[in-house]
Amino acid sequence: MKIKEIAGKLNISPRAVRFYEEKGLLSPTKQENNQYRTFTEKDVWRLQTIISLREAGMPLADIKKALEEIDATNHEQLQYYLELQRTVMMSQWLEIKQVIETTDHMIALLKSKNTLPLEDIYQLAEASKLLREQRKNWKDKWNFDQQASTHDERVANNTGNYSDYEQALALIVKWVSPIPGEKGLDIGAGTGNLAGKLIELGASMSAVDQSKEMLRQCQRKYPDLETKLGNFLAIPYLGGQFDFVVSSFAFHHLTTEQQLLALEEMRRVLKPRGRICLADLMHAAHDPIQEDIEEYPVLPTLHQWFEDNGYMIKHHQMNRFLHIVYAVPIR
DNA sequence: CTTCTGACA
DNA sequence: TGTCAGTA
Repeated sequence: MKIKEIAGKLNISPRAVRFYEEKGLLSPTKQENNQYRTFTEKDVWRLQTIISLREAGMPLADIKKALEEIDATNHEQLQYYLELQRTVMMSQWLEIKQVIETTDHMIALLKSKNTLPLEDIYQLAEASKLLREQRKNWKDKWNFDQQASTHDERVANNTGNYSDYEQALALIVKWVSPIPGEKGLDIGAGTGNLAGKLIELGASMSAVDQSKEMLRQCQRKYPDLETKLGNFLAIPYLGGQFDFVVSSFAFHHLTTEQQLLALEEMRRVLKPRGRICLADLMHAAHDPIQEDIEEYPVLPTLHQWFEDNGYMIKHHQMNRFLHIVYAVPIR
């Protein structure tokens, strides 16, 4: 078929089709005599996926890569691209949600006070701007992709930051004690050691990590584990799905503001009575000097958040920095 | 009338 | 990507 036909079929302009070809996403054959392009059924399918990915917001350059993976029947890579795209959309969704909430707040303010105090407007705008920037500034500072293959080895050494690692995981499992069939989420799952233990108890686990290499290891070790690319600030799930959220040795990578955002995110994906269990390096109390040396989360700050949001806390300190916090909704 | 390439918005 | 021009 010729360009007008295929363009009409897919509801795009012939110009767009030529443009995609120019960018190397498509390579229809041309007739010898007049240079007219000829499109096959495969080209239709290819164009369709280009359009779909594009509508999902993927840049043409990335679509090109994804298409190359498909050509090489490299499904694993393709899945990676799709999941990457998914996290992008999820972040966008969160931002939109944020704006909606801000607007709602303003509406509520307007209703109750009948005026919109200028300060409140400014404050709300600033807050939402801040949130947006924090999400945007997320990056993989720690090159976990490179570390993935050696991670377990390092953890097994049971020294430094990972001392008492196994004991900490065991305590999380004990406190969470999932009922078989319960849905759990492990954020910053790494190579899945914690999620794996919970699976063994019959929980249906999902693992989120920002490193696709880590997730690859997860999948290999625990085939039943569902893995998704994502991070604390943009958990790649719709809300209200999980009975519990756990995380070990990951939370301390966040700044204080991000930690509070992350807690909000956890609560978002939890069912109404969902519980949270964190094991991480923290400061037991506010201490400006210590906090300068080790930029770990500050326990009282987390406590405060949990209290403010109606959680009951169970807490255990394993060593100088390692703390386990278990939070259950009071009602 | 259709398509093509190239230029420009 | 849309649009316009000048062709084959």
